[in-house]
Amino acid sequence: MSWKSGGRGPRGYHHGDLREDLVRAALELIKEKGPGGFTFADAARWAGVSPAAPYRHYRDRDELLGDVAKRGFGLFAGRLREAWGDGKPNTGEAFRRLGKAYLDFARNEPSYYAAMFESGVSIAGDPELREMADRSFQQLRDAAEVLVAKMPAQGRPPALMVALHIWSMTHGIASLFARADAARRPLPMSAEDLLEAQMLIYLKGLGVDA
Amino acid sequence: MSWKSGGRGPRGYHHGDLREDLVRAALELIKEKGPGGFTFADAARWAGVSPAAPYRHYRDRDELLGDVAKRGFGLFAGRLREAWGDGKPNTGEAFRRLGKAYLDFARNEPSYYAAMFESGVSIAGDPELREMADRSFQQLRDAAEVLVAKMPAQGRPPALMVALHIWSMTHGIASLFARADAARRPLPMSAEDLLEAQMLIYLKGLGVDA
DNA sequence: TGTACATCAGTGAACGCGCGTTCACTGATGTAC
DNA sequence: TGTACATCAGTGAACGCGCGTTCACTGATGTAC
Repeated sequence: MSWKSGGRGPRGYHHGDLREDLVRAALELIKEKGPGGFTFADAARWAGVSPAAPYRHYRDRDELLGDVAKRGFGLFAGRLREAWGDGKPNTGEAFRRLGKAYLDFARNEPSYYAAMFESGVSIAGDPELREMADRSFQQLRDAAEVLVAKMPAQGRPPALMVALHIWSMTHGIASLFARADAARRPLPMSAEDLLEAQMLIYLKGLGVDA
Repeated sequence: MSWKSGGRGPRGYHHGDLREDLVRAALELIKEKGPGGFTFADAARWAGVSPAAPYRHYRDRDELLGDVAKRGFGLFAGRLREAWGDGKPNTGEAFRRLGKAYLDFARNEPSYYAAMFESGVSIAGDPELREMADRSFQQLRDAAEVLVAKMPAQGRPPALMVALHIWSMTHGIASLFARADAARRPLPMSAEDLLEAQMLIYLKGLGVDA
């Protein structure tokens, strides 16, 4: 119930920052009813604007959703980079932070997460979106590179594969157990503990001790 | 474009098996436009029946979707059980089949998969649905139990945790790389190979050789 | 075997509603001179 | 500093459409006797 986020007083004919507010509206509405659970008109209403206004900024609902996903990937990449912290003070610790950041993102930014991974937006269809998504993955890839470099030279696994493994185990736990909506499965431990144990076993299997 | 699946000739006043046909309709429509991408009326139209007819079988669209998810979990549990094959001829081989069955299901039954994991149906809300979902997981749990029993008695990990690890890594790969729709991420190898490598590393980390 | 009746599973017409989208418009803002 | 004009970002009314849902109905099937 906000047609002026923050209540900056009655607005005039122009909204000022409708594009941003439509994104906020989408995030709020996704949180309430899932991606796909709101309409273009809903977003306009949420922003306190006529149903024709959003057309000045987005071609249609999908474009709005795509923008949300794009921003989500940007935010996500930043969070991962920050968590990785250049691999300091040691690789194991940095990996723990990286995993935690992934789970935190799924939990605390469910709307972005849904737009990014569960809204049906086609990453392949939008080059800009794809680039933002790749940037997130690049963060995992960098971490894997550092990890692999620490291993004895003989029998090093490809860093790309390791990155994909880390991604999929983290994504699996996030999607099943760290989501914020009704589809979350019950779990007899914290998602963080489950992930950390899995990561340790995996790293042990690789032959590195974290 | 089928109002009589299989073309069994013109039907009379009664449809015969509308409930089944509505499920078929839902599967078809989910495949085309995603869960959430079709309406109750669409399903009726697909089944060649008046828009009021579905109400004889389902309270609303959500109940139909829930039924699809329920059937999906039943089918899924069967596929996993079959793949596991009582752990024969050896645990490693059976695990490989189990993983492959999971990925195959995601790929070949995208509609069921979407209804089960990405439609927003609340498993907690429907006891029957929950029981079917639990049955699928039980299959993974049984497999983990066998695996753990093969390990030396000292320092055995909890079978439940191992089952959850297997589930999340498989689910992560399935959701990211083995899906059949536009949200699939590109992968420079087969999802099966990626999973098998990960499984081997994980098992090595546990201290069992498959 | 026939008949009466109950039940089931459909029909089709109707309704109110909200959505997506277009349109000519208009108020506010920026810019040239 | 003032004025004329172009551009931008909104309005609000309108439209056709399809959805969800209800309703009295009716054809088909099953069952009691």
